[in-house]
Amino acid sequence: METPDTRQRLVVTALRLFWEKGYGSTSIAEILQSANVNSGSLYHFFPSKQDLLLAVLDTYHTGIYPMLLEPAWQGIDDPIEKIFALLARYRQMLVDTECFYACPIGSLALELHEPDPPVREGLAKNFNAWVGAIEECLNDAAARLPRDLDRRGVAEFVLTTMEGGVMLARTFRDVAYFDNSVNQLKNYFENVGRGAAAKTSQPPKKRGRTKKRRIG
Amino acid sequence: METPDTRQRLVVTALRLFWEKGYGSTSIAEILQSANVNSGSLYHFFPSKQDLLLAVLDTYHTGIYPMLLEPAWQGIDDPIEKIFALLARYRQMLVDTECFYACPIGSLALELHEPDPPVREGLAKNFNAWVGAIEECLNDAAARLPRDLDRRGVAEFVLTTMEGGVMLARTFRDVAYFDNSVNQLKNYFENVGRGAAAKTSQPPKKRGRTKKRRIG
DNA sequence: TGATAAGTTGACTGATCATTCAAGTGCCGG
DNA sequence: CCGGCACTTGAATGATCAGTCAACTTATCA
Repeated sequence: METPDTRQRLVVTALRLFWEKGYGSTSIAEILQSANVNSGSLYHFFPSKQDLLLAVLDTYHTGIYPMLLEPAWQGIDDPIEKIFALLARYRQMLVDTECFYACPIGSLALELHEPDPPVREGLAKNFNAWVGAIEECLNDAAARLPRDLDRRGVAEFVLTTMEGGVMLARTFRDVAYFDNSVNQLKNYFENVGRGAAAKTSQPPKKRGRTKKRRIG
Repeated sequence: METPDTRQRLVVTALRLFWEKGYGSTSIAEILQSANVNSGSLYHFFPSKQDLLLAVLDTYHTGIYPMLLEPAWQGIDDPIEKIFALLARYRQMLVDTECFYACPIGSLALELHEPDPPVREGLAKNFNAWVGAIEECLNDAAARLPRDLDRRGVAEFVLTTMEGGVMLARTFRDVAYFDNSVNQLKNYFENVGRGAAAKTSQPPKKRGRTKKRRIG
Protein backbone atom coordinates (compact mmCIF):
# COMPACT_ATOMS: atom_id res chain seq x y z
CA MET A 1 0.00 0.00 0.00
CA GLU A 2 2.66 2.44 1.07
CA THR A 3 5.42 0.55 -0.68
CA PRO A 4 5.75 1.50 -4.30
CA ASP A 5 8.49 -1.01 -5.02
CA THR A 6 6.33 -3.77 -6.39
CA ARG A 7 9.18 -5.98 -7.46
CA GLN A 8 10.80 -6.07 -4.06
CA ARG A 9 7.46 -6.55 -2.35
CA LEU A 10 6.89 -9.61 -4.51
CA VAL A 11 10.30 -11.07 -3.74
CA VAL A 12 9.97 -10.49 -0.01
CA THR A 13 6.50 -11.99 0.06
CA ALA A 14 7.53 -14.98 -2.02
CA LEU A 15 10.55 -15.50 0.19
CA ARG A 16 8.37 -15.65 3.25
CA LEU A 17 5.73 -17.90 1.73
CA PHE A 18 8.24 -20.30 0.17
CA TRP A 19 9.84 -20.55 3.57
CA GLU A 20 6.59 -21.19 5.38
CA LYS A 21 4.83 -23.44 2.88
CA GLY A 22 7.41 -24.55 0.35
CA TYR A 23 7.65 -23.66 -3.30
CA GLY A 24 5.17 -26.07 -4.83
CA SER A 25 2.51 -25.48 -2.22
CA THR A 26 2.63 -21.72 -2.57
CA SER A 27 0.33 -20.53 -5.33
CA ILE A 28 0.86 -17.43 -7.41
CA ALA A 29 -2.56 -16.26 -6.32
CA GLU A 30 -1.48 -16.42 -2.70
CA ILE A 31 1.65 -14.40 -3.37
CA LEU A 32 -0.36 -11.81 -5.28
CA GLN A 33 -2.91 -11.47 -2.54
CA SER A 34 -0.34 -11.30 0.24
CA ALA A 35 1.80 -8.77 -1.62
CA ASN A 36 -1.22 -6.80 -2.87
CA VAL A 37 -0.14 -7.03 -6.47
CA ASN A 38 -1.96 -8.00 -9.64
CA SER A 39 -0.92 -10.92 -11.73
CA GLY A 40 0.03 -8.73 -14.67
CA SER A 41 2.54 -6.86 -12.54
CA LEU A 42 4.15 -10.05 -11.37
CA TYR A 43 4.56 -11.32 -14.89
CA HIS A 44 5.87 -7.93 -15.91
CA PHE A 45 8.87 -8.50 -13.63
CA PHE A 46 9.16 -12.27 -13.66
CA PRO A 47 8.50 -14.39 -16.73
CA SER A 48 7.50 -17.34 -14.57
CA LYS A 49 7.12 -18.59 -11.04
CA GLN A 50 10.54 -20.16 -11.31
CA ASP A 51 12.14 -16.81 -12.06
CA LEU A 52 10.58 -15.48 -8.90
CA LEU A 53 12.17 -18.37 -7.03
CA LEU A 54 15.51 -17.49 -8.58
CA ALA A 55 15.12 -13.92 -7.35
CA VAL A 56 14.35 -15.27 -3.88
CA LEU A 57 17.45 -17.46 -3.92
CA ASP A 58 19.47 -14.46 -5.04
CA THR A 59 18.08 -12.46 -2.13
CA TYR A 60 19.16 -15.18 0.27
CA HIS A 61 22.60 -15.23 -1.27
CA THR A 62 22.99 -11.47 -1.13
CA GLY A 63 21.71 -11.36 2.42
CA ILE A 64 23.73 -14.16 3.93
CA TYR A 65 26.24 -11.85 5.58
CA PRO A 66 24.09 -8.86 6.58
CA MET A 67 20.99 -10.88 7.45
CA LEU A 68 22.39 -14.10 8.85
CA LEU A 69 26.09 -14.17 9.65
CA GLU A 70 26.68 -10.68 11.01
CA PRO A 71 23.73 -10.79 13.41
CA ALA A 72 24.78 -14.25 14.55
CA TRP A 73 28.35 -13.14 15.14
CA GLN A 74 27.52 -9.94 17.00
CA GLY A 75 30.13 -9.56 19.72
CA ILE A 76 31.79 -12.89 19.04
CA ASP A 77 35.44 -12.92 18.07
CA ASP A 78 36.57 -16.49 18.49
CA PRO A 79 36.23 -18.18 15.08
CA ILE A 80 35.23 -21.56 16.45
CA GLU A 81 32.66 -19.94 18.69
CA LYS A 82 31.32 -18.22 15.59
CA ILE A 83 30.53 -21.58 14.06
CA PHE A 84 28.48 -22.63 17.03
CA ALA A 85 26.87 -19.21 17.30
CA LEU A 86 25.60 -19.70 13.77
CA LEU A 87 24.22 -23.10 14.67
CA ALA A 88 22.58 -21.52 17.71
CA ARG A 89 20.91 -19.12 15.30
CA TYR A 90 19.29 -22.01 13.48
CA ARG A 91 18.31 -23.48 16.80
CA GLN A 92 16.53 -20.27 17.63
CA MET A 93 14.67 -20.41 14.32
CA LEU A 94 13.50 -23.90 15.17
CA VAL A 95 12.36 -22.77 18.60
CA ASP A 96 10.64 -19.66 17.23
CA THR A 97 8.67 -21.70 14.72
CA GLU A 98 8.02 -24.65 17.02
CA CYS A 99 10.26 -26.80 14.85
CA PHE A 100 8.27 -26.12 11.71
CA TYR A 101 11.03 -24.60 9.63
CA ALA A 102 14.57 -23.35 9.93
CA CYS A 103 16.73 -23.53 6.81
CA PRO A 104 14.82 -22.51 3.70
CA ILE A 105 17.62 -23.54 1.36
CA GLY A 106 17.65 -27.08 2.69
CA SER A 107 13.90 -27.40 2.37
CA LEU A 108 13.95 -26.16 -1.18
CA ALA A 109 16.90 -28.38 -2.01
CA LEU A 110 14.92 -31.50 -1.16
CA GLU A 111 11.69 -30.22 -2.64
CA LEU A 112 13.01 -29.71 -6.13
CA HIS A 113 12.98 -33.03 -7.91
CA GLU A 114 13.23 -31.93 -11.50
CA PRO A 115 16.65 -31.50 -13.01
CA ASP A 116 16.26 -27.77 -12.92
CA PRO A 117 19.73 -26.34 -13.58
CA PRO A 118 19.25 -22.64 -12.73
CA VAL A 119 17.42 -23.37 -9.49
CA ARG A 120 19.93 -25.97 -8.45
CA GLU A 121 22.74 -23.52 -9.10
CA GLY A 122 20.99 -20.94 -6.95
CA LEU A 123 20.77 -23.46 -4.13
CA ALA A 124 24.37 -24.56 -4.58
CA LYS A 125 25.53 -20.96 -4.56
CA ASN A 126 23.83 -20.44 -1.22
CA PHE A 127 25.32 -23.59 0.24
CA ASN A 128 28.72 -22.60 -1.09
CA ALA A 129 28.54 -19.19 0.55
CA TRP A 130 27.56 -20.81 3.83
CA VAL A 131 30.33 -23.39 3.69
CA GLY A 132 32.77 -20.68 2.63
CA ALA A 133 31.94 -18.65 5.72
CA ILE A 134 32.57 -21.64 7.96
CA GLU A 135 35.78 -22.39 6.11
CA GLU A 136 36.93 -18.85 6.79
CA CYS A 137 36.30 -19.38 10.49
CA LEU A 138 38.41 -22.50 10.34
CA ASN A 139 41.12 -20.57 8.51
CA ASP A 140 41.06 -17.94 11.23
CA ALA A 141 41.48 -20.70 13.78
CA ALA A 142 44.15 -22.46 11.75
CA ALA A 143 46.82 -21.91 14.41
CA ARG A 144 44.81 -24.02 16.84
CA LEU A 145 44.06 -26.77 14.33
CA PRO A 146 46.16 -29.53 12.81
CA ARG A 147 48.17 -28.16 9.93
CA ASP A 148 47.00 -30.76 7.43
CA LEU A 149 43.31 -30.52 8.36
CA ASP A 150 40.90 -30.63 5.43
CA ARG A 151 39.20 -27.42 6.40
CA ARG A 152 36.85 -27.37 3.43
CA GLY A 153 35.73 -30.89 4.26
CA VAL A 154 35.12 -30.02 7.88
CA ALA A 155 33.19 -26.90 6.85
CA GLU A 156 30.98 -29.01 4.61
CA PHE A 157 30.48 -31.38 7.50
CA VAL A 158 29.20 -28.51 9.61
CA LEU A 159 26.57 -27.80 6.96
CA THR A 160 25.74 -31.50 6.77
CA THR A 161 25.21 -31.58 10.52
CA MET A 162 23.10 -28.45 10.54
CA GLU A 163 20.84 -29.62 7.74
CA GLY A 164 20.49 -33.13 9.07
CA GLY A 165 19.84 -31.83 12.55
CA VAL A 166 17.16 -29.45 11.31
CA MET A 167 15.50 -32.27 9.39
CA LEU A 168 15.30 -34.50 12.43
CA ALA A 169 14.14 -31.71 14.73
CA ARG A 170 11.40 -30.82 12.26
CA THR A 171 10.25 -34.38 11.80
CA PHE A 172 10.16 -35.12 15.51
CA ARG A 173 9.03 -31.61 16.39
CA ASP A 174 11.68 -31.60 19.07
CA VAL A 175 14.68 -29.32 19.12
CA ALA A 176 16.53 -31.90 21.22
CA TYR A 177 17.38 -33.73 18.00
CA PHE A 178 19.09 -30.63 16.67
CA ASP A 179 20.88 -30.12 19.97
CA ASN A 180 22.14 -33.66 19.87
CA SER A 181 23.63 -33.17 16.43
CA VAL A 182 25.34 -29.98 17.51
CA ASN A 183 26.69 -31.63 20.65
CA GLN A 184 28.10 -34.50 18.64
CA LEU A 185 29.70 -31.98 16.33
CA LYS A 186 31.14 -30.23 19.35
CA ASN A 187 32.76 -33.45 20.48
CA TYR A 188 34.17 -33.82 17.03
CA PHE A 189 35.65 -30.33 17.20
CA GLU A 190 37.17 -30.93 20.59
CA ASN A 191 38.93 -33.97 19.21
CA VAL A 192 40.06 -32.11 16.14
CA GLY A 193 41.44 -29.45 18.45
CA ARG A 194 43.51 -32.12 20.17
CA GLY A 195 44.80 -33.13 16.77
CA ALA A 196 42.98 -36.43 16.90
CA ALA A 197 41.10 -36.30 13.61
CA ALA A 198 43.81 -34.52 11.71
CA LYS A 199 44.15 -36.58 8.58
CA THR A 200 41.10 -37.38 6.52
CA SER A 201 41.36 -40.17 4.01
CA GLN A 202 42.65 -37.82 1.33
CA PRO A 203 44.77 -34.68 1.43
CA PRO A 204 42.86 -31.40 1.41
CA LYS A 205 44.29 -30.16 -1.85
CA LYS A 206 42.16 -29.83 -4.97
CA ARG A 207 38.73 -30.76 -3.67
CA GLY A 208 35.36 -30.03 -5.21
CA ARG A 209 35.13 -31.64 -8.60
CA THR A 210 37.34 -34.50 -7.43
CA LYS A 211 35.50 -37.74 -6.88
CA LYS A 212 36.64 -39.50 -3.76
CA ARG A 213 36.96 -43.20 -3.30
CA ARG A 214 34.37 -45.42 -1.69
CA ILE A 215 33.92 -45.67 2.00
CA GLY A 216 32.80 -48.60 4.11
CA MET B 1 -3.01 -56.52 -16.09
CA GLU B 2 -1.71 -59.75 -14.69
CA THR B 3 -1.64 -58.46 -11.14
CA PRO B 4 -5.03 -58.67 -9.49
CA ASP B 5 -3.91 -57.04 -6.27
CA THR B 6 -4.96 -53.51 -7.08
CA ARG B 7 -4.25 -52.13 -3.65
CA GLN B 8 -0.66 -53.27 -3.58
CA ARG B 9 -0.12 -52.14 -7.14
CA LEU B 10 -1.26 -48.68 -6.13
CA VAL B 11 1.02 -48.55 -3.10
CA VAL B 12 4.05 -49.78 -5.01
CA THR B 13 3.42 -47.32 -7.83
CA ALA B 14 2.87 -44.43 -5.44
CA LEU B 15 6.00 -45.37 -3.53
CA ARG B 16 8.04 -45.18 -6.68
CA LEU B 17 6.52 -41.95 -7.94
CA PHE B 18 6.71 -40.19 -4.57
CA TRP B 19 10.36 -41.18 -4.46
CA GLU B 20 11.09 -39.95 -7.96
CA LYS B 21 9.00 -36.78 -8.03
CA GLY B 22 7.97 -36.02 -4.50
CA TYR B 23 4.50 -36.17 -2.99
CA GLY B 24 3.10 -32.83 -4.08
CA SER B 25 4.36 -33.09 -7.62
CA THR B 26 2.89 -36.54 -8.16
CA SER B 27 -0.70 -36.35 -9.34
CA ILE B 28 -3.34 -38.94 -8.68
CA ALA B 29 -3.88 -39.17 -12.41
CA GLU B 30 -0.25 -40.13 -12.87
CA ILE B 31 -0.44 -42.84 -10.25
CA LEU B 32 -3.63 -44.19 -11.81
CA GLN B 33 -2.14 -44.30 -15.27
CA SER B 34 1.11 -45.85 -14.12
CA ALA B 35 -0.63 -48.46 -12.01
CA ASN B 36 -3.36 -49.06 -14.59
CA VAL B 37 -6.14 -48.43 -12.13
CA ASN B 38 -9.26 -46.29 -12.27
CA SER B 39 -9.84 -43.46 -9.88
CA GLY B 40 -12.83 -45.17 -8.32
CA SER B 41 -10.71 -48.15 -7.34
CA LEU B 42 -8.12 -45.95 -5.71
CA TYR B 43 -10.75 -44.19 -3.66
CA HIS B 44 -12.27 -47.51 -2.80
CA PHE B 45 -9.09 -48.42 -0.93
CA PHE B 46 -7.83 -45.00 0.15
CA PRO B 47 -10.10 -42.19 1.27
CA SER B 48 -7.59 -39.59 0.10
CA LYS B 49 -4.17 -39.06 -1.41
CA GLN B 50 -2.77 -38.61 2.08
CA ASP B 51 -3.97 -42.06 3.11
CA LEU B 52 -2.09 -43.47 0.16
CA LEU B 53 1.01 -41.70 1.44
CA LEU B 54 0.44 -43.22 4.86
CA ALA B 55 0.28 -46.67 3.26
CA VAL B 56 3.55 -45.91 1.46
CA LEU B 57 5.22 -44.85 4.69
CA ASP B 58 3.94 -48.01 6.30
CA THR B 59 5.45 -50.04 3.49
CA TYR B 60 8.79 -48.38 4.04
CA HIS B 61 8.56 -49.08 7.74
CA THR B 62 7.64 -52.71 7.24
CA GLY B 63 10.35 -53.17 4.66
CA ILE B 64 13.23 -51.52 6.45
CA TYR B 65 14.80 -54.81 7.54
CA PRO B 66 14.04 -57.10 4.60
CA MET B 67 14.45 -54.45 1.92
CA LEU B 68 17.17 -52.20 3.29
CA LEU B 69 19.12 -53.46 6.27
CA GLU B 70 19.41 -57.15 5.53
CA PRO B 71 20.64 -56.64 1.96
CA ALA B 72 23.07 -54.00 3.17
CA TRP B 73 24.44 -56.26 5.88
CA GLN B 74 24.81 -59.35 3.73
CA GLY B 75 27.97 -61.07 4.89
CA ILE B 76 28.96 -58.38 7.35
CA ASP B 77 29.30 -59.28 10.99
CA ASP B 78 31.15 -56.40 12.59
CA PRO B 79 28.52 -54.05 14.01
CA ILE B 80 30.47 -50.86 13.29
CA GLU B 81 31.13 -52.04 9.76
CA LYS B 82 27.39 -52.58 9.42
CA ILE B 83 26.81 -48.91 10.04
CA PHE B 84 29.12 -47.91 7.23
CA ALA B 85 27.77 -50.63 4.98
CA LEU B 86 24.35 -49.05 5.36
CA LEU B 87 25.77 -45.66 4.48
CA ALA B 88 27.46 -47.25 1.47
CA ARG B 89 24.02 -48.45 0.44
CA TYR B 90 22.76 -44.90 0.33
CA ARG B 91 25.86 -43.91 -1.56
CA GLN B 92 25.03 -46.51 -4.17
CA MET B 93 21.51 -45.10 -4.48
CA LEU B 94 22.99 -41.68 -5.13
CA VAL B 95 25.32 -43.09 -7.75
CA ASP B 96 22.56 -45.15 -9.39
CA THR B 97 20.31 -42.12 -9.72
CA GLU B 98 23.06 -39.67 -10.61
CA CYS B 99 22.53 -37.91 -7.29
CA PHE B 100 18.87 -37.25 -7.96
CA TYR B 101 17.44 -39.09 -4.99
CA ALA B 102 18.47 -41.42 -2.22
CA CYS B 103 16.45 -41.27 1.00
CA PRO B 104 12.72 -40.97 0.35
CA ILE B 105 11.89 -40.39 3.99
CA GLY B 106 14.18 -37.41 4.24
CA SER B 107 12.78 -35.88 1.08
CA LEU B 108 9.23 -36.30 2.29
CA ALA B 109 10.16 -34.97 5.72
CA LEU B 110 11.26 -31.66 4.27
CA GLU B 111 8.48 -31.51 1.71
CA LEU B 112 5.64 -31.66 4.18
CA HIS B 113 5.06 -28.19 5.54
CA GLU B 114 1.61 -28.53 6.99
CA PRO B 115 1.23 -29.66 10.56
CA ASP B 116 0.05 -33.02 9.40
CA PRO B 117 0.11 -35.30 12.45
CA PRO B 118 -0.44 -38.76 10.92
CA VAL B 119 2.08 -38.19 8.13
CA ARG B 120 4.66 -36.79 10.50
CA GLU B 121 4.22 -39.79 12.74
CA GLY B 122 4.77 -42.07 9.79
CA LEU B 123 8.00 -40.29 8.98
CA ALA B 124 9.11 -40.29 12.61
CA LYS B 125 8.37 -44.00 12.88
CA ASN B 126 10.64 -44.66 9.91
CA PHE B 127 13.42 -42.51 11.33
CA ASN B 128 13.03 -44.22 14.68
CA ALA B 129 13.36 -47.65 13.15
CA TRP B 130 16.49 -46.53 11.30
CA VAL B 131 18.05 -44.99 14.37
CA GLY B 132 17.06 -48.02 16.40
CA ALA B 133 18.91 -50.30 14.01
CA ILE B 134 22.05 -48.21 14.30
CA GLU B 135 21.68 -48.11 18.05
CA GLU B 136 21.55 -51.88 18.06
CA CYS B 137 24.81 -51.97 16.14
CA LEU B 138 26.35 -49.72 18.75
CA ASN B 139 25.01 -51.95 21.49
CA ASP B 140 26.59 -54.94 19.80
CA ALA B 141 29.86 -53.04 19.73
CA ALA B 142 29.48 -51.82 23.30
CA ALA B 143 32.55 -53.70 24.50
CA ARG B 144 34.71 -51.61 22.18
CA LEU B 145 33.08 -48.33 23.10
CA PRO B 146 33.27 -46.12 26.17
CA ARG B 147 30.94 -47.41 28.82
CA ASP B 148 29.13 -44.11 29.31
CA LEU B 149 28.68 -43.38 25.61
CA ASP B 150 25.29 -41.92 24.65
CA ARG B 151 24.62 -44.56 22.06
CA ARG B 152 21.19 -43.27 21.13
CA GLY B 153 22.67 -39.84 20.53
CA VAL B 154 25.42 -41.21 18.36
CA ALA B 155 22.90 -43.28 16.40
CA GLU B 156 20.84 -40.17 15.75
CA PHE B 157 24.00 -38.43 14.65
CA VAL B 158 24.58 -41.12 12.05
CA LEU B 159 21.13 -40.41 10.63
CA THR B 160 21.84 -36.68 10.74
CA THR B 161 25.04 -37.24 8.79
CA MET B 162 23.39 -39.49 6.24
CA GLU B 163 20.51 -37.11 5.59
CA GLY B 164 22.69 -34.02 5.48
CA GLY B 165 25.19 -35.76 3.23
CA VAL B 166 22.47 -36.86 0.85
CA MET B 167 21.08 -33.33 0.72
CA LEU B 168 24.44 -31.85 -0.20
CA ALA B 169 25.23 -34.54 -2.73
CA ARG B 170 21.85 -33.99 -4.40
CA THR B 171 22.19 -30.24 -4.47
CA PHE B 172 25.71 -30.30 -5.88
CA ARG B 173 25.02 -33.37 -7.98
CA ASP B 174 28.27 -34.78 -6.68
CA VAL B 175 28.56 -37.85 -4.51
CA ALA B 176 31.85 -36.47 -3.14
CA TYR B 177 29.83 -34.36 -0.72
CA PHE B 178 28.24 -37.50 0.67
CA ASP B 179 31.61 -39.21 0.84
CA ASN B 180 33.06 -36.32 2.75
CA SER B 181 30.30 -36.50 5.36
CA VAL B 182 30.83 -40.21 5.78
CA ASN B 183 34.58 -39.77 6.07
CA GLN B 184 34.15 -37.13 8.73
CA LEU B 185 31.83 -39.47 10.56
CA LYS B 186 34.43 -42.17 10.28
CA ASN B 187 36.98 -39.93 11.94
CA TYR B 188 34.48 -39.30 14.65
CA PHE B 189 34.01 -43.02 15.18
CA GLU B 190 37.72 -43.67 15.31
CA ASN B 191 38.02 -41.10 18.06
CA VAL B 192 35.07 -42.53 19.92
CA GLY B 193 36.77 -45.90 19.70
CA ARG B 194 39.80 -44.42 21.38
CA GLY B 195 37.50 -43.17 24.11
CA ALA B 196 38.05 -39.59 23.13
CA ALA B 197 34.47 -38.42 22.76
CA ALA B 198 33.09 -40.53 25.52
CA LYS B 199 31.09 -38.07 27.53
CA THR B 200 28.51 -35.95 25.78
CA SER B 201 27.25 -32.89 27.59
CA GLN B 202 24.54 -34.89 29.33
CA PRO B 203 24.32 -38.47 30.55
CA PRO B 204 22.63 -40.95 28.20
CA LYS B 205 19.79 -41.76 30.54
CA LYS B 206 16.23 -40.71 29.81
CA ARG B 207 16.58 -39.13 26.38
CA GLY B 208 13.86 -38.45 23.87
CA ARG B 209 11.29 -36.11 25.32
CA THR B 210 13.97 -34.42 27.40
CA LYS B 211 14.87 -30.97 26.22
CA LYS B 212 18.57 -30.37 26.34
CA ARG B 213 20.29 -27.15 27.20
CA ARG B 214 21.54 -24.65 24.70
CA ILE B 215 24.75 -25.05 22.87
CA GLY B 216 27.12 -22.38 21.61
C1' DT C 1 2.72 19.24 -25.10
C1' DG C 2 3.20 14.99 -26.86
C1' DA C 3 5.47 10.66 -27.71
C1' DT C 4 7.49 6.53 -25.80
C1' DA C 5 8.17 3.57 -22.39
C1' DA C 6 7.38 1.48 -17.71
C1' DG C 7 4.25 -0.28 -14.86
C1' DT C 8 -0.65 -1.61 -13.65
C1' DT C 9 -5.22 -3.61 -13.93
C1' DG C 10 -8.18 -7.71 -13.50
C1' DA C 11 -10.92 -10.53 -16.26
C1' DC C 12 -9.87 -14.49 -18.77
C1' DT C 13 -7.88 -19.09 -20.51
C1' DG C 14 -7.15 -23.85 -20.70
C1' DA C 15 -4.93 -27.23 -18.14
C1' DT C 16 -4.78 -29.94 -14.27
C1' DC C 17 -5.94 -30.94 -9.61
C1' DA C 18 -8.13 -34.27 -6.01
C1' DT C 19 -12.33 -36.25 -5.49
C1' DT C 20 -17.23 -38.06 -6.42
C1' DC C 21 -20.70 -41.12 -7.95
C1' DA C 22 -24.07 -43.81 -10.28
C1' DA C 23 -23.92 -47.71 -12.83
C1' DG C 24 -21.85 -51.51 -13.40
C1' DT C 25 -19.19 -56.57 -12.85
C1' DG C 26 -17.74 -60.81 -10.60
C1' DC C 27 -17.87 -63.71 -6.68
C1' DC C 28 -19.59 -66.34 -2.70
C1' DG C 29 -22.72 -68.13 0.77
C1' DG C 30 -27.37 -69.84 1.45
C1' DC D 1 -30.53 -68.98 -8.35
C1' DC D 2 -30.58 -65.08 -5.74
C1' DG D 3 -29.11 -61.34 -2.70
C1' DG D 4 -25.39 -58.86 -1.09
C1' DC D 5 -20.87 -57.36 -0.94
C1' DA D 6 -16.25 -56.21 -2.74
C1' DC D 7 -14.47 -54.19 -6.30
C1' DT D 8 -14.38 -51.67 -10.92
C1' DT D 9 -15.59 -48.34 -14.41
C1' DG D 10 -14.87 -43.70 -16.27
C1' DA D 11 -17.30 -39.54 -17.03
C1' DA D 12 -18.19 -35.56 -14.38
C1' DT D 13 -17.31 -31.92 -10.77
C1' DG D 14 -15.79 -27.65 -9.09
C1' DA D 15 -11.68 -25.78 -7.39
C1' DT D 16 -7.41 -24.14 -8.29
C1' DC D 17 -3.37 -23.80 -11.01
C1' DA D 18 0.24 -20.86 -13.74
C1' DG D 19 0.12 -17.80 -17.13
C1' DT D 20 -2.04 -14.22 -20.86
C1' DC D 21 -3.60 -10.03 -22.62
C1' DA D 22 -5.48 -5.73 -24.20
C1' DA D 23 -6.68 -1.60 -22.18
C1' DC D 24 -5.26 1.68 -18.91
C1' DT D 25 -2.33 5.03 -15.89
C1' DT D 26 1.83 7.14 -14.72
C1' DA D 27 6.66 8.73 -15.31
C1' DT D 28 10.30 10.47 -18.40
C1' DC D 29 12.29 13.44 -21.38
C1' DA D 30 12.44 16.07 -25.75
